[in-house]
Amino acid sequence: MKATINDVAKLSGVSIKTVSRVMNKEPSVRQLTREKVQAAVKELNYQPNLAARNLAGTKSFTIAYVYDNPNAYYVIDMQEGILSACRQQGFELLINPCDSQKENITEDIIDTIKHARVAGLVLTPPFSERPEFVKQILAQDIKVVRIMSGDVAPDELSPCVMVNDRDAAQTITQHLIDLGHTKIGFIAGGAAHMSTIERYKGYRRALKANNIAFNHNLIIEGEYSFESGVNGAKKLIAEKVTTENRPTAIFSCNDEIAAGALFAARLMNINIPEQLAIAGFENSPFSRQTWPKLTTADQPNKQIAHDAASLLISQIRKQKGKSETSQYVPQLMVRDSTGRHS
Amino acid sequence: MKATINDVAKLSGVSIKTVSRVMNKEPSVRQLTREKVQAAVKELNYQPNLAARNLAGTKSFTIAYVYDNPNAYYVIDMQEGILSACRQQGFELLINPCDSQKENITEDIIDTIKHARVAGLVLTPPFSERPEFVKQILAQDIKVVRIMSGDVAPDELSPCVMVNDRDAAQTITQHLIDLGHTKIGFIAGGAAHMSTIERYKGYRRALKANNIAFNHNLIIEGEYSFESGVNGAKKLIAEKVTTENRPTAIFSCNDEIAAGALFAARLMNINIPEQLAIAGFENSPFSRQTWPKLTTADQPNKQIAHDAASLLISQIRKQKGKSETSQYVPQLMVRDSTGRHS
DNA sequence: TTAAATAATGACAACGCTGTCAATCAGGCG
DNA sequence: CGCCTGATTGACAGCGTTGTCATTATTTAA
Repeated sequence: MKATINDVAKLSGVSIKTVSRVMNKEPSVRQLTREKVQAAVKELNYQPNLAARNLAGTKSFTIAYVYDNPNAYYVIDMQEGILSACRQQGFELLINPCDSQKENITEDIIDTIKHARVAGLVLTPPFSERPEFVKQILAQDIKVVRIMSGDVAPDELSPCVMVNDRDAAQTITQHLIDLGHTKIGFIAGGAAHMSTIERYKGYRRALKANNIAFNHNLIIEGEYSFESGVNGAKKLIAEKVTTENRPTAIFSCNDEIAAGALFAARLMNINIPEQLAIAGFENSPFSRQTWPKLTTADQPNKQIAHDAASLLISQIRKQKGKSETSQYVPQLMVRDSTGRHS
Repeated sequence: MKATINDVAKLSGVSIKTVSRVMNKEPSVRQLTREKVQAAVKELNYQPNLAARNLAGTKSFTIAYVYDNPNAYYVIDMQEGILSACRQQGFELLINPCDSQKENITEDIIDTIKHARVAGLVLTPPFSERPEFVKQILAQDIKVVRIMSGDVAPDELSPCVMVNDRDAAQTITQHLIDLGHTKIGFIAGGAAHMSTIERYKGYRRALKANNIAFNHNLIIEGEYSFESGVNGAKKLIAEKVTTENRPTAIFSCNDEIAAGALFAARLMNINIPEQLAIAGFENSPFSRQTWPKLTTADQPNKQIAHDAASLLISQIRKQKGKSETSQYVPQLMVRDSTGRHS
């Protein structure tokens, strides 16, 4: 029924050890032998038994995805991207949702991954943005790949997959400027998030590139939530700024905030996009489910995750061939929530 | 460092086989012995090696979650619920996202779970609603637990965790009736989904219970999408019905449809809830991120999933003690999108 | 051409657990 | 008190791989 390494060995006329060598892409196997074995593997549709591998070997074929993120669409995409890389490479995936705020969370995680003999971790924010955490993981001789916001890796701790929020934010802001807006509000996400900082930098850059004076009254500190968008937009429109300085556009740090801003505008009888343009960030499903639909920036999370996991696995396999860091720039998606400023 | 069964055996002064018996809750171990072993297990913080278990034993300690669902929040909740049950019981979880429409999907899935030596499957719609599929899985001697819509299991194939959408839909409709509405539109989800059928039944029941005549012009066939909600609401308001018969309330089969209906109402300058009450179903996060926020029905997906997985595991362990089927009724959550009909 | 060096291969013992079956123990009965 | 019965327990052989190290080809250098 299910072929074992023994069957392959017999069929190809070599020892099981040699088959093992071929399966693990070890050197020191003659090309001819390798081909014979591969043919047998194919014929028998042989796949190594993971349990046996884990038991016998010192190597591990498991990686983990440790996350704490309220955005289910993000998590699912990440997970599926990682999963596809794992399947491709014959790895197993351990899913580890957890509470990043919990006391001793680092120890808990180390416990879990030690017990499951995990060889590496894919980390997304907030974990990827905690150098101390990463160091502690690395100290356990566990490989790490981080997905984070920025253009270049902030340090040499691990390979990174960078998401260039700054450039994307600059592009969005430029889009608003191109539409004629000059008074552009900015509602930030949590200040602790790199993504917020990067998006803010992109916003500032776009202003500068267009010689638009920066006005700190147009900046609202917030967090990544609908509620925060509601409050931020209210402040921006009603409180903080005089009527003549009132923004004609708002760049929200993500779609959820933008949806909140939309909500607030509705409450105040402000028409979108005629009286106020609103842009989000993330291209989450509900950016298409607001009225009007949100202009936003799209990032290919599944592919990012697939990349990160592949990178991690090649680290584990010590195939240093692959380039160590890649970068993605989210793409502007123009929809109905932004419009020309009259 | 990591304790093995041998360490436990030595410490408690019994053979490793006896330790194994205790770990597997087998009978034929004297109470005193059992306690000695358990003490040693605790002291050494011993956890059996899963790889070795899988290799040596005929039993499997892996279950799988096979899904195809565009609703990430649903999937994440399910997954986390299943995961928590697995951790509790020392099981591993294999995540298997897939395309339920693909040709030969059943064979693909069987391949996957055979190779991973999966002992059981947690199934959600659409898979849980395909008796033929379930039969083919069961024919492989793989246990199944289904999560599905309804009040009682539709057959004896497997234990089920039922979600009583009918009663919940009746409650929502009753809520609308209590607010004074009598012309209540219904926008269906995909007709192939049990949940749609059940929610429709609940709607009809509520009408009947209140002696409100059923008007088929108020029923729109649709699917579970924002787009469908937009179109459905448009039809309901503008096309299908004369002005005097125009609905004053709409029950949408889920929140996404309701959000679409909200959107359409905006387009047509209809005020919510003054001129039109709209209710959704699911309590998805964006039901709190529309304007106004949606009245909906909430179901504890994480707990449902935890239950289902526990049930599955006890099936696998042949602990027939547990009750075979449980039922959950989603709870009405009143928010701003429904209001009194003047 | 031959010895030495190197590459390729194989034999065999783990890995940590469970299944089988034999051995031991406790208690009941004649 | 000895024997029988069933409940407990243990010895031992795998499970399907990989690591180690010995063995056998093959190549290189002299």
